[in-house]
Amino acid sequence: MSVQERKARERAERERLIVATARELAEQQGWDAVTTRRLAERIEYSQPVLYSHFRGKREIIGAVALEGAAEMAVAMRAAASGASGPRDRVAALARAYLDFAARNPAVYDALFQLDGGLAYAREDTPEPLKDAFAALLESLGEVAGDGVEPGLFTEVFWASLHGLATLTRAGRLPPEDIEPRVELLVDRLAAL
Amino acid sequence: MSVQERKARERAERERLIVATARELAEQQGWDAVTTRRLAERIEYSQPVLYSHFRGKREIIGAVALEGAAEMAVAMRAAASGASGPRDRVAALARAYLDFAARNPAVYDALFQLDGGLAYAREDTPEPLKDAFAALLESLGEVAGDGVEPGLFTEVFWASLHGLATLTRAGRLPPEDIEPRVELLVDRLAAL
DNA sequence: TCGATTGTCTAGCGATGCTAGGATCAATTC
DNA sequence: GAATTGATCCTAGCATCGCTAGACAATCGA
Repeated sequence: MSVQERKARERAERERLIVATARELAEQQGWDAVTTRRLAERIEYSQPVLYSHFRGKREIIGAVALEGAAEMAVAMRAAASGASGPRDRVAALARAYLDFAARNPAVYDALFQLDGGLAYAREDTPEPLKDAFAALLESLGEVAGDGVEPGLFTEVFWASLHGLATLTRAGRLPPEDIEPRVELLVDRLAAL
Repeated sequence: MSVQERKARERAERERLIVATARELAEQQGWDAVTTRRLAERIEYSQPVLYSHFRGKREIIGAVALEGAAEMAVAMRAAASGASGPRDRVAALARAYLDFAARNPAVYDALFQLDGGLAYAREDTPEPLKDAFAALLESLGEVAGDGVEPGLFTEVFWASLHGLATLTRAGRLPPEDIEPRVELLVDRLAAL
C-alpha cells in the first residue's frame, strides 16, 4: 500500500503546486496571463497534466477561489476579534475586507468576479464559501437592527463592500477617500 | 461635396450598425460570443472593416458602454422624476438601477465590469459617463445628510447598488429578496 | 481617359483552451 | 528473472481567438 500512498501524496502535492502557481502568476500578471501553457511550463510539466487534475482552466480558478475564501474567513475573524465594541468591530471588518481585496486582487477576482464553476448561495455551496459568509455574519448579525434578518443585512453590507472594492480597483472610483467611504457605510448601515 | 458627405454618412451608419450588432450579440449570447469574426459576419462585412472603425474589440465594448451610459442616465432621471418625496425618489432610483442592470446585463458589463478602454472618474472621462453619474447625484445628493459631501454619498450609494447588481447576476446572491434589500439600503443609507 | 487614392477582401500570424494517440516507465504476474 | 499489464506523461495537433499584411477592385481628380 505504501507505494500507492506515496503516489497519492505526490499527486496531491502537485495539485497544490498547480493551484499555488496559478495564484502566483495571476497576482503577478493578472488572470489573462494564466494560460495553460505558461502554467504548465512553470510547474515543469506538460499541458495535459493540468487536465488530469482539473477539468479545465475554470476549475483551477475555482480552486484558487476556495483557497482564498478560507484565508478571507480567517482575516475577517481576526479583524473582528481585535475590536472592542460593535461599532469598532464592524468598521474593522469593513477595512479588513477592502484590504484583502486590494492586497489579493487575483484571488478576489477568482472568488467574486470570474467563473470558477462554483455554486454560491446554495445548499451544495462548498464549505469554505459558506464559512466565509458565516465569518461576515458573525460580526454583522449583531448590528442588523430590530426586525431585520441578520442574513439579509449581511448580504446588503457585503454587497456594499463588494461594490466599493470592485469599483475602486477597476478605476471606476477614485482611490482616495476610502476611509470616509467606510465611515459613512458603517455609520449609516449598521444599527448601533 | 455631396459625395463625400454621403460617404461619411454611410460610414457613420455602418459604425452604428457595428455597435448595435455587438450589443445585440452580447445580450443574446454573452460577450464571449462577440468575436470579431461573428460580428463581421453579422454586419455582412469582412473582419478588417471592424478595425477601420475601432482600434480593436476593446473599443467596441467601450462604444457599447457609452451608449449604455446615456440610456442609463435617461432611465435614472425618468425614475426620479416620477416620485413624490425624497424617500420615494431614492427608492425608485435604486429599483430602476437594479432593473437596468438586470435587463441589460451585457451593457452593464461593458459599463462596469469589462475593459472598454474608457477613463472613469477623471477629467478626461467621456461625457456620457460623467452625465450618468450626475444623474445619480441629482437624486442622491439631497439625501446625503449634514456634513456629508454629496459626491461621496453618491459614490457609496452607487457602489452598494453595483454590489447588489453584480453579485445577484453572478449568482453570488439569491435572486429573491431583491426588494427587501433595496428597502434596507434606502432606509439606512439615505438621511431622510 | 489615365494615374492615384480609397475601400475592401483573402490569407495568414501567433496565441488560446483543450484533446487524441503514442511512448515510457514501474508494478505485477508467471 | 523475464514478460505483461497498467498507469503516467508527452508530442503533436485541432478549432478558435484578436489582429494585420498585402493584393485587388472601385472610385476619384486631373
